[in-house]
Amino acid sequence: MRISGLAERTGVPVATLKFYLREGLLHAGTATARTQAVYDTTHVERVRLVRALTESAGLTLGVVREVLTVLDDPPTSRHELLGAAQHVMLAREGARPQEHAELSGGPSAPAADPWASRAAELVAARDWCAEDDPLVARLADQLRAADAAGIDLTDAHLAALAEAADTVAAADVASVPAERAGAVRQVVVGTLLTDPVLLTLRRMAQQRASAGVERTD
Amino acid sequence: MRISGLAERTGVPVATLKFYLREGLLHAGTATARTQAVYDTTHVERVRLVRALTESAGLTLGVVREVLTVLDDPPTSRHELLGAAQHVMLAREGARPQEHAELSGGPSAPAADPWASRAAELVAARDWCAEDDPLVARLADQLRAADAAGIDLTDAHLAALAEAADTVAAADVASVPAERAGAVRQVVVGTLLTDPVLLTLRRMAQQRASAGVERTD
DNA sequence: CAATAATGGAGAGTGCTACTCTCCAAAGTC
DNA sequence: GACTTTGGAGAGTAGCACTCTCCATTATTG
Repeated sequence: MRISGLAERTGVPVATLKFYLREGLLHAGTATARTQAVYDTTHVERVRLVRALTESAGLTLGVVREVLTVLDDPPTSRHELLGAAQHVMLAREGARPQEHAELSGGPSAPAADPWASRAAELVAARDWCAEDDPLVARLADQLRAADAAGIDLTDAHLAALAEAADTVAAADVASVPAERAGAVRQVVVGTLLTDPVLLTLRRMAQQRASAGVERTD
Repeated sequence: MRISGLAERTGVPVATLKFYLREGLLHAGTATARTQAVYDTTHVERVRLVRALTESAGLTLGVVREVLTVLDDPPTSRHELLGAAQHVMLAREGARPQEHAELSGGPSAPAADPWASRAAELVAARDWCAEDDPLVARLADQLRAADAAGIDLTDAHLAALAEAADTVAAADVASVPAERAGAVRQVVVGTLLTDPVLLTLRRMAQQRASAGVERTD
């Protein structure tokens, strides 16, 4: 198959495929001449993977490149695998917004960061990841953002989110195949692509739940 | 407070605040002269809301504007409220990728869309939203993307995601305050800002879950 | 075997988003 | 009364994801 065939099979314009080749998102085909190369099913799969990660999971091409690197050269230890998966997670939607100076000038200056400690407590209660894991800092940022927006997240509400996360994670882990390469793919790609699914299901469930609670205003 | 005070209190540059004013993301201050206006706490709150929605929830300014419109002019019926919330959800991460012609040319042309029916089945089983709800189409797109990327999502895995969604939705609905304006804010903004929290918790829970399953390769 | 089409490769240009910068005259501050 | 700040508007910038244009080969077709 030549590049036009790859374009046909994937629905991606030739110009875009050339761009992916240049950007290293797609491995080169087997050259048959100076200006000719053939592509196979591995190319079709890779293009479809790139499109799924950008269109469905909303990743930037830079992050997609990192994901592909991990898939092509799977980490040896389980720990490294999860680390890689989470590194990608952290890269989602831009890096952390470098601490903007919360100039104290208000009536009360917070002694210690209350969101950081709340995040740490939650993690400790569930015996989840390490206290110094970057995910904890991220969670603290997200809680701080919610508070800044005037949303107060009750302990019960947060606990429900944690409970749901446990349910999902158990199923995630159960779905991981035995062989290493497949495992990496399943964890990294599977998680990234089911993130939006989870959010969509949440919206659907909200409709049902709110219909059951006909409030009397 | 003048614009520089607003900038100080929110940590957002004056230039950006002026931009928000021009774009209609921030209501004008009360003018005290031709080239002077004062801002109050409602402005501080609004700026913090805009930043939370863009930085934490990852919304574009266009979508943020829609959210603000809903908050400023709350829909009267509960149904409209959820509709508005979901409209925003659908606008997340760009509109649906207009159906790219999946040129049939392969050996087998699929009779009916298997992902659409799977999505419909799931919704029907849980008695969630209507079958023709745009969310169902979105879910189908997401399932299709996962499949195209070589991820096969088992019924058990999908069921776990649905179960988690139910858990979260129940807590979401329970957290809604009685008065209308607060309810809209809680549902729309609260959901948008806890979406990333849920995904972060999922990653944390995955670490814990995988640590418990030391597999023998 | 000559006319036409497709290919790989690389540079430049496009459209969109979210700012960021520069000006300006009027208003406030020291 | 010099200096700074403000509101307002236009223009410029940076990053992202393409998309377009060229061009010297190859490949295909009549």
